[in-house]
Amino acid sequence: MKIVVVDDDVLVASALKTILEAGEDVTVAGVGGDGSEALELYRQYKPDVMLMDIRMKNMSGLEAAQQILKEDPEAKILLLTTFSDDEYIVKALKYGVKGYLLKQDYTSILPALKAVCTGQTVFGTEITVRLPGLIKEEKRVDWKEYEISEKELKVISLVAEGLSNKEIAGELFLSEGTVRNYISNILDKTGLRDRTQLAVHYLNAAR
Amino acid sequence: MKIVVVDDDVLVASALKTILEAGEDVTVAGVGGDGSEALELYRQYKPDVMLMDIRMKNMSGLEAAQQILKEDPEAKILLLTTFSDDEYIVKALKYGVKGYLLKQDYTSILPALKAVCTGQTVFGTEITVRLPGLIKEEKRVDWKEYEISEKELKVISLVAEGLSNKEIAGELFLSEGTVRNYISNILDKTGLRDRTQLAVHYLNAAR
DNA sequence: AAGATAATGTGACATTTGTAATAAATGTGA
DNA sequence: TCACATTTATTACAAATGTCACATTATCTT
Repeated sequence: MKIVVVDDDVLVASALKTILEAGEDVTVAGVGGDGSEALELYRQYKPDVMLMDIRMKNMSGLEAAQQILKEDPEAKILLLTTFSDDEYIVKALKYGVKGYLLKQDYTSILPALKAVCTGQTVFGTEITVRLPGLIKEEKRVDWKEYEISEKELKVISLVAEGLSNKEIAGELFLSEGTVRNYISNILDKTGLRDRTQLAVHYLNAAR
Repeated sequence: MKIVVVDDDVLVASALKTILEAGEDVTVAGVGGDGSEALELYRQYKPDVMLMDIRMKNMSGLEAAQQILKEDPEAKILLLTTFSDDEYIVKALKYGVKGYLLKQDYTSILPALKAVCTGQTVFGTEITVRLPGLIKEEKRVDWKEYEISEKELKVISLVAEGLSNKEIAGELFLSEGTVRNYISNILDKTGLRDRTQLAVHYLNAAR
């Protein structure tokens, strides 16, 4: 497993290198000190995982991550931070970062790294606690008057996000035909005429 | 590391057991087949990590997780699923589940397990892709940004009332084809794909 | 296990919608 | 008037949508 470590603080960076290389099957291919170096190192080594501090002078780890992911959406980037800031977490998630850990517990970095390497996403304990607060509340509309099932409601909400039948099918693991049937039923029940009216109705009801 | 595995499907459950025990330092203390068993097994063994299918007859994995976490908020529960449903992910997160994986890639279960064991949270690839969509975000559509004429705006607002092309044509004394052209242009300018997306954007922007 | 019930899927079909190329009508300024 | 842009219309076409009747599959009940 080829790793590149990037940290502002030279001490931390080399400490990380040492810790990581203690793990079997781990090679630290490069060590950098700021965002732009990160970019270069990534291009040069194409590491399996990029371990990067988020707060760095010059170019921040977040920006560097954004850059790298733009060049290579498959890049696996694990961000390290000393404190957990919602703003950062959200951005990092949107960019497609594969993990977000607190620097505190060094022992948990290695397992996290391996999990990330298999394509999974890992969040540190403190980060996880914050996650639920960041989640959108599902818009609940009272369709009680009609008898709308949970699944139908789900379909409606996806229609109201502008998804096509095919996309909804993919999202819910149904066939496109089934989605059409669902919508047809819903329209029948609600007396609406097409998906656009459904979306409008749904969004207007959610106020 | 002491694990309890719970899966509806006996074959899968034993397969998991085998896979896990191949890992060093892993003991599968118990194997169960549904939610209520999960609860008992957890009480009995207090495993380091609980690996549980989400879709099971009788009591679902999600419910079981909720129960267990109510009794022991420190419980580390890793849910397995064959499909990823936003609804479930959100709920699982709120309950405090420590991970959410797809059954597909068995090889990645072990690393995930270890990461969870250190207190981190792990999401499978497919799940991660869905996460950003679940995050709260500010909606902003700036119609000024595109050069939308008065007439076009009128068309948009009618679309957002759920009118068909024919109806809009009648309303604005245009031919149906012209309305279609209008909408086609608008979609082109805005980068949207169809009238439903247009309606959704319009309504969301009006907040 | 058998039957009922619900959920999901299929295929055929008509309709609506979106795209594109092109043209007629309209207005506007030099 | 001419040239030019704008608005509106027409046509043909491809794609998505909605409806319906009917299989197929799961799930629950008994």
